[in-house]
Parts: sequence; structure tokens; C-alpha cells
Amino acid sequence: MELALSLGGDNTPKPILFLEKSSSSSSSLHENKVNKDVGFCMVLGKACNEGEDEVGRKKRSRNHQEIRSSSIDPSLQLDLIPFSHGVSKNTSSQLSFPWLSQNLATEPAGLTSGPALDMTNRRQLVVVDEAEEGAALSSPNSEISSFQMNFPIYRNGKLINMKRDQCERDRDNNRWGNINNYSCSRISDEELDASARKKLRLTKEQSAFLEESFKEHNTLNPKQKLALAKQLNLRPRQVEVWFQNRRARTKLKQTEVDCEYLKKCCETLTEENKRLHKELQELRALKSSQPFYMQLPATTLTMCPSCERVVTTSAITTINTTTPATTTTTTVAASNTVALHNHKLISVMTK
DNA sequence: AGAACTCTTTCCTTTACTTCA
DNA sequence: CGTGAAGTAAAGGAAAGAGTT
Repeated sequence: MELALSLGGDNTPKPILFLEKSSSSSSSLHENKVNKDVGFCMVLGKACNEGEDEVGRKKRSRNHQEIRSSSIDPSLQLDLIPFSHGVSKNTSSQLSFPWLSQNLATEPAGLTSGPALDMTNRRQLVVVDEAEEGAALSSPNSEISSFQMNFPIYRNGKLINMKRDQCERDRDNNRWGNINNYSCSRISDEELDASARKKLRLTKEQSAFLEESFKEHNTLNPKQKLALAKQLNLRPRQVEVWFQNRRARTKLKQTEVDCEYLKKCCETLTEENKRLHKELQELRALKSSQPFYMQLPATTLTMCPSCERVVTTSAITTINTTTPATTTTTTVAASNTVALHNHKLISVMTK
């Protein structure tokens, strides 16, 4: 039984009423765990979201459309459930909030949600979705006042006007355990110090599992993300961020490999360039010292069969055969070339 | 049909936190 | 014990794509 305070957006005043959860047509996380707890349910309807009507709300989330359409009243519902039986009492506050991981352990497992959802799976998704929604909207650390509303939001002492998705990220952060970190809320100065962003390290098991998932597909669709998050007891946002960072790391590594490869290519080409320059200089020197030979029509192209490099042994050969005077120089050059390549050269003589 | 708008997702950059040498 | 480097979780913004009006 919940005390529901409804600030309905339909401009029709809704009375504060007690909801008998067990008889509620909607499925909720609380319903699974608690039957007779007295709660406080605050419904913030469309009036809280300026200009957004029923249709606008329907399009809010493409991915959750089918889930939410079968869900309860889509208006914002703030559940302030102070007590519940059958949940962990380890929390110092004695409050049982669904964003706490130990409470989520009782959620139905096995989120399987393919494109064609059967009614069983659909219902499971509804339960999880509502649980998340409910949890998301009821951070114990903050009066989540900004979601779908234009309430002032304070962060690190500054008044900010948070966008919806940012607020959603924040409520996501606040949802499960990071409740002291950083919130779209009005918080006191003491809390501000403690509200610095805390980074929690994933466990080895979680990292390994995520790694395995990444090997299968490096991007996740929303359903996979939800299932993975549930399986690892992480927030979907955490899974999302992990995959983002993982993709970035992969890309960075690939870039490094590419960079290394290009560096080697560059070195090889530089060497080749030097060699060609040297050969060109030799040929020019030859030309200036022996202009007579340049009038000879004969040229020889020599191609290395393995590297397909055209070398200039041709002229050398020609010179060698035609002018005994230059034999010494040219033969040395040719032998160097052959030694450099260390394999057989095919000579093509053109006349 | 297409422009305008909204929403979601991904990528990229930066920040902040943790771990380790 | 302090410090810097490396690794990484997370924030925030831009851009793209898809759906809606």
C-alpha cells in the first residue's frame, strides 16, 4: 500500500491516495518484493514538462517505446518508499532503494529481448524498465527536481540548466550506489565536497566478461546493453561507457600499429630515394665526363625479378662492352648493384 | 515532399580517479 | 610518504541518423 501524491499534468487535481500495490495493474519492482509496505508515491505528470503532450511522451524513447507503451502511466512517478520487508537491512539508512545492487539481486534474471518479444519477455522487460525508472527517479541523496522540469539544478556550487539527457545520465549515476558522487540536485556545501566524482574500478570478472562481449560485437544495441548491465550488476550507462572507451582503445592501438607501419614505409622510401639520388648523380657524372656515350642509342633496362626494381646496370653493360676505357668504374657499379640485390638480374636490351 | 524539430547513439576530447613504480 | 606516469571510468559536446510533426 502506497501513499501516492499525484501532481498530475492533466490539470485535474489528483487526490493523495493509497495504492494497494498487490492489486495494481502495473508491474513494479516493489511488487515483486514487497506486498504490504507503506510507501509514498509522487506522480509528476506532464505539467512538469512544458509543452510535452501524450504524443510527445510516446516518442521520448524510441528504444523503449514498446516497453513503455505497455507500462503504467508514463508520467513521471516518484516513489519514496521508506521501508520494505524482505530486502537487505544492511544499509545504514534502513531504506531499501532499488538502485542498490543488493536489492537488484532479486530481480528476475534472464533478460532476453529479441526483436520479437513474447509476452513473457515483454513482461520481464517491463519489470526491469520500471524498476530502473522508479529507481532512477528516486535518488536518496537528492531531490531529483530537474528531470523533465525546469527546476534549478546545482552542481559544484554552480547553478546549471541541465539538459534532459544529462540529467538522465546523472540519475543513472545516482541510481546504483554512486549516490554520493554527483547529482542533479540541490545539495549542501558539505555534500558538495563529498560529491566529487568517484570512479569505481570494475572487477576483473566484470572486465573479463565485457571483454568477451566486446570480442563478439564491439557495439551494443540497447537490449544487449541492458542484459549485460543486469548480468554484471552494472548500470547500463556504465556498460555503454565501457564499450565506448574500449572502442577508443582499440582504435588507438590500431592507429599506433598503422603509424608504425607508415614509419617503416617512410624509412624504406627515404633509403630508396637516397639510393636513386646517388645513382642519378653517378649517371650525371658519367654523362658529363663521357658525353660521347650518351649519343649511343643503346640503353639497357635491368629489372630485379623479386622487387621489380629497374636498375641502371644497362648502361654499365653497354659501356662495358663498348668502351673498355670505362670498364673499371662501371663494372664496380654493376657488381655493387648485384651484390645489393643478391639475386639474378634480368637484362633487357633495347636498341 | 521536405523542412524543422526531437531523440538516440556514437565518437572524440577532456577530466578525474586509481594504481603502481 | 610524496610524486609522476599510465590506465581507465566518466563527463560533455558535436555530429549523424531516424522518427515525428
